Amino acid sequence: MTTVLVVDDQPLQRYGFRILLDSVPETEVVGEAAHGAEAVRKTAELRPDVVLMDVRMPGMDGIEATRRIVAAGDRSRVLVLTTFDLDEYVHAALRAGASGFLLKDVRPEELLAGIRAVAAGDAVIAPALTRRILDEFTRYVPAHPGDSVRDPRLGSLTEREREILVAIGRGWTNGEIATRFVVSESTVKTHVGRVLAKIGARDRIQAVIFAYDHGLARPNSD
Amino acid sequence: MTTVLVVDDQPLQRYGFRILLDSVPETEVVGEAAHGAEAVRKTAELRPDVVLMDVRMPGMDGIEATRRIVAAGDRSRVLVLTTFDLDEYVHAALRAGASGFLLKDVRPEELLAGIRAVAAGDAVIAPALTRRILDEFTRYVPAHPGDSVRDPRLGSLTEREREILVAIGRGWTNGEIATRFVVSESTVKTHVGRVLAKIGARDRIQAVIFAYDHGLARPNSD
DNA sequence: CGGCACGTCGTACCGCGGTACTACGACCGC
DNA sequence: GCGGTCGTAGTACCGCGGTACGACGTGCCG
Repeated sequence: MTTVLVVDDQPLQRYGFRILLDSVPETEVVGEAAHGAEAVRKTAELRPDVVLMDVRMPGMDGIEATRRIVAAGDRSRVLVLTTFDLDEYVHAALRAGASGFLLKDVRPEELLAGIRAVAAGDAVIAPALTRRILDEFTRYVPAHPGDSVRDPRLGSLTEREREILVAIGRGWTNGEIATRFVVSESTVKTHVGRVLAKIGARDRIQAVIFAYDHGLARPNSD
Repeated sequence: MTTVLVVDDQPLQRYGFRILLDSVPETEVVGEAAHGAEAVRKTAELRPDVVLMDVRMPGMDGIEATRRIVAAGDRSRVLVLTTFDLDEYVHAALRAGASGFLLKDVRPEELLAGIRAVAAGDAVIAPALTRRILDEFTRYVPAHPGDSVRDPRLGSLTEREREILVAIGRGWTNGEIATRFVVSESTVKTHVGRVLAKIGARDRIQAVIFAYDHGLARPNSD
């Protein structure tokens, strides 16, 4: 049994969701909220498995409410629903920590499937929006180290040299690398020199950039 | 009517898909392929709306085949299917240009819904995988101007210093920065020193990493 | 066996990078 | 006007990083 909190400023809309969700045995609407502030409060109070969140609401909107609910650290997952598929909403909602984003024209069974998935800790995005998410994904997310599209220069590196390159990418000095790898600094220098030559970098800074460009290092935005 | 090319090295698996897809009026299997090379050839020949692509196959795998099909520029969309949800597969498939990624334990109606969505130009990802995609999405995709959660250290930088930091992130030497900014190298050194102090970096390498971590520099994976 | 790739280590040299300190003009706000 | 910030610039110093050598042991392959 999945408990659901329905958040929407329109009573009729809430009624529709309640009828639908209570008509199947697996879900139960345990509460309703008409705006963001109420959603945050009732989520803390009722601890529903899933919060069905509308975006456009008077006062605190669904995005901000989502942010606060997620920040609160409760186990409630937020599934955002909207009538429009505006980019800003999708982005903002996902960055706010929503577990899903669906359009209100979703078919009932898909909504139920979505709620089920979100309650299970998975995530759902309306197919019409997934397209755009994917486009950005492939644009921005760095190549996985295991990807088959690799720079031939990477293949020319020996195992040890690749380790060295990763270490360089972490910003370690030759001395630090020597300590952690338990070898002499001369050895590290030799390796570094070979790495630079192979990847065509003039100094370790270029090597750091190379490492980021090729997925050997990844940004930590924390 | 959506035309589908089924690609899988196991005849029985292909048979199952054919039975399912031909049992509903909206889809029709127009061909089968047992490996990547055949998939590429038949896609060009049959021009199906959707290519149902298995990942693990002898010879050319589904990822490489996807890459070639997408590169060919035909209107065929590729929906990748796999038994395992290994990270590398998902990443590689999406980067290769796949329009979707589903697990083989998908329920028939979900597969049909997925094919429908992909044929319509949308995209689908199995909920169990969407979670991880989203996590990376929020990690890597830059925030829209407005909802950025930025490091306070960034705000402490002056405009000029931020420019300097970007230049450092590109791997430029002090001399190069001086030339491009048309100032003396001493000036650049002064700026660099201040930047390092403000962001808490011990050398320009740490600054490069900082730049990547905070979106002032971005990986170029080509 | 002989070669080769690889990883290890050393010495010597030089230049860029980073630090410390000082300094000056432009601009802004009190 | 006076203090603060900012961008500019210089000098002096030192150390890390990178290069150019040479060298040795191990393991693998033809």
